[in-house]
Amino acid sequence: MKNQFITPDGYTSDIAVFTITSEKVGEYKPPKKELKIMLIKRSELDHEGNPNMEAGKWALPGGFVRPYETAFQAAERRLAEETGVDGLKIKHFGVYDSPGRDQRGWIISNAHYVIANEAALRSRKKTYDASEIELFSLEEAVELDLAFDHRTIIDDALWFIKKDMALTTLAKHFLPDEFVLSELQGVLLTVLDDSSISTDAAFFRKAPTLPFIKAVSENGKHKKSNRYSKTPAQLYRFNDFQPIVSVYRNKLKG
Amino acid sequence: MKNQFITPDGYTSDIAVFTITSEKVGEYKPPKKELKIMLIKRSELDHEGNPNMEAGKWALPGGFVRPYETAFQAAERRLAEETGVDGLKIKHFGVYDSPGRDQRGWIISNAHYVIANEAALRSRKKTYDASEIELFSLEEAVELDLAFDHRTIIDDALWFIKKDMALTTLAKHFLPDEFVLSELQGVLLTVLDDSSISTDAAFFRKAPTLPFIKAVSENGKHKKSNRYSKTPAQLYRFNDFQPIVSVYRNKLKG
DNA sequence: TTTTTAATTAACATATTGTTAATTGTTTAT
DNA sequence: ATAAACAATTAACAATATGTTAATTAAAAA
Repeated sequence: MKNQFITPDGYTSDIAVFTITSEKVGEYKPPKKELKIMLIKRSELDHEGNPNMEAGKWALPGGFVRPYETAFQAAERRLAEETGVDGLKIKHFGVYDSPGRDQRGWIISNAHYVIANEAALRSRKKTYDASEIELFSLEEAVELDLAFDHRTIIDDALWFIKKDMALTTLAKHFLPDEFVLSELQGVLLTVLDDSSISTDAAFFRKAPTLPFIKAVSENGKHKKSNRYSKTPAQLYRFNDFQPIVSVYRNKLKG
Repeated sequence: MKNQFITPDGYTSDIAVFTITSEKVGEYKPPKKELKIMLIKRSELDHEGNPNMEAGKWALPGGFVRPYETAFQAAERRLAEETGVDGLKIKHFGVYDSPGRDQRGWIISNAHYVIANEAALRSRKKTYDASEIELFSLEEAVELDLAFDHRTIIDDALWFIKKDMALTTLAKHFLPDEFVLSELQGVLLTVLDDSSISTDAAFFRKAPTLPFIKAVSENGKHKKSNRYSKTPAQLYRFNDFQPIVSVYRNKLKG
C-alpha cells in the first residue's frame, strides 16, 4: 500500500558518539579528562559506486533506516557497520526534518547520542563508509566543515548530555564499573560547571551519601585503589537507583 | 531525486493535548482540579471520500506532514485544522516508528504534547476529520479502544509531562498569567505526588522564595485576589528564570 | 458577635551546604 | 630512617533549608 501519501525521500538515523579521554599527567595523579566526539570522514563513493553526497566531509556516523526496522535499531546497526563499535548506551534525542537540510531531497534524520567509555572505542575501525574515523574535542569539532546540519545536531546533543549528566546517572556510562570519587568528579567536570562538584571538600563529603552510588567492599573490607593517588582511595559503583529531582523541592527523593 | 532510497509510506505528527479542568466545589474554595486529555473520534471518511483507517475510534489529533514542512509545523497546523485550537505550547517528545504500528504500511509518527489552560480549549470544535472531540480524564482515556499505538503515546506523553512539570516551569502553561499559590499547588498536585507540595505549611513557605515566580504588585501595593478564599491571597506570575537542578547538588542554582 | 475557613506566619528541631582548616596514608627524595 | 609531597579524606562551624506542629489573620456568613 505504498505511495498513498506524500512521503519523505529518505529516513535516516545519525549518531553522536561521545567519550571522555584520559590523558596521563603523572604517576599517582588524576588524569586530565576531555570530552570528545567520534566523527567519520564520508567516503568518496557509496555502496553502488556512485559519488557520495557530501563526500570527504566529516560527519556523524549514520545511515538509512530499513523497512521493518526502527530508527533506534538502525542507529545500533549503523554504528556497528560504520565504526565497528557495538553494545553502547544509545539514546534518541531528536528529529531533524527541516526542508533543505539535505540536498538529496526530503530526508529525515533521527538523532541519537551514545556515551562510551574510552575502552569501548578502542575497537573503532575504518570501514567502507568511513574513510577515516577520529575523536575530536568539541572545540575542534565545531571548527570543521561538517556535512549536512550535523553541526546543529552536535550542539543539541551536547545540550542533552549536559542535561542528562546533571539529572540522571549518565556519568555511569563514561566510567569503568568500579571507580574512585576523583574519577567521577573528573567526568562531571568535563561537562558540568558547578562549584559543589569542583570544590573537593564539598564533593568528597557529599558524594558518598549519593543514593545511586555505593562503596565497594571485598570480603568485609573496603575495597580501595591506588590508581590515581598514593593514598588508597575507596572504590564505588553505581547501583540501579534512579534519582528524582524537582524545582519545587530541593531534596532528592528516595 | 526521489525514490533513490527506500522510504517510509507516510510521515505524520500526532498531538496529545492536555489541560487541567477546574470544578467549582463552593464559594471561596479552591476548585477540584483534574488532568484531562483531548481526543477526537476519527471520521468515517477521509478527504477523498474513502473509508478512513481506524474510523470511529478515539485518537490523538494529528495527520500527515507535508513536504516543505517540519513535523513540528504539521503538529501546529493539524491541531488548528482538526480541533480549532491554536497558539499553545507544543513540545516534540518522541518518534513512533515500530514496524506494524499502522496497518497502512511504514508510517512514522512524531509525537508532541501540548499544554493548554482550560480557557484555551473553549475554542475547540468538531471538524471534517473529527466527528467528535472531547476531554477525557486519564483513567477514562486508557479504557477507550484507541486507534493505532496512541495508548502508548499517551502513556509516554504523561511521563514527559510529569518529568517536565517537576524540572521546568511547565506549570505556567496550565495557569492564567496571574495566579494564587493554591492554584499553583492544585496544578502541581494533579500531576506530581510530593509531600512538600501537598503540605500547606511547607508549600506556602517555600513557594514565595522560588526564583521563577514573583509576587504581583499594583501601584506599590501587593495585588491580591479573593477568587478562592475570603482572605485575600497574593497573586503571582512566572518570570523567565529557567531553574537548573542536579542530582549532584540539591540547591537550586541561580 | 461569633464561627468558619483559606491563607499565611511562627517556632523549633533536624538536616544540608559553603568554607576553611586539619589529618591520613602512601611514595619519593633526602 | 626521616622528611617532604600530595591526593584523599575528615573536622568544625556558621549559614541555610526542610519537616512538622501550632498559632494568626482576614473576610464572609451565621
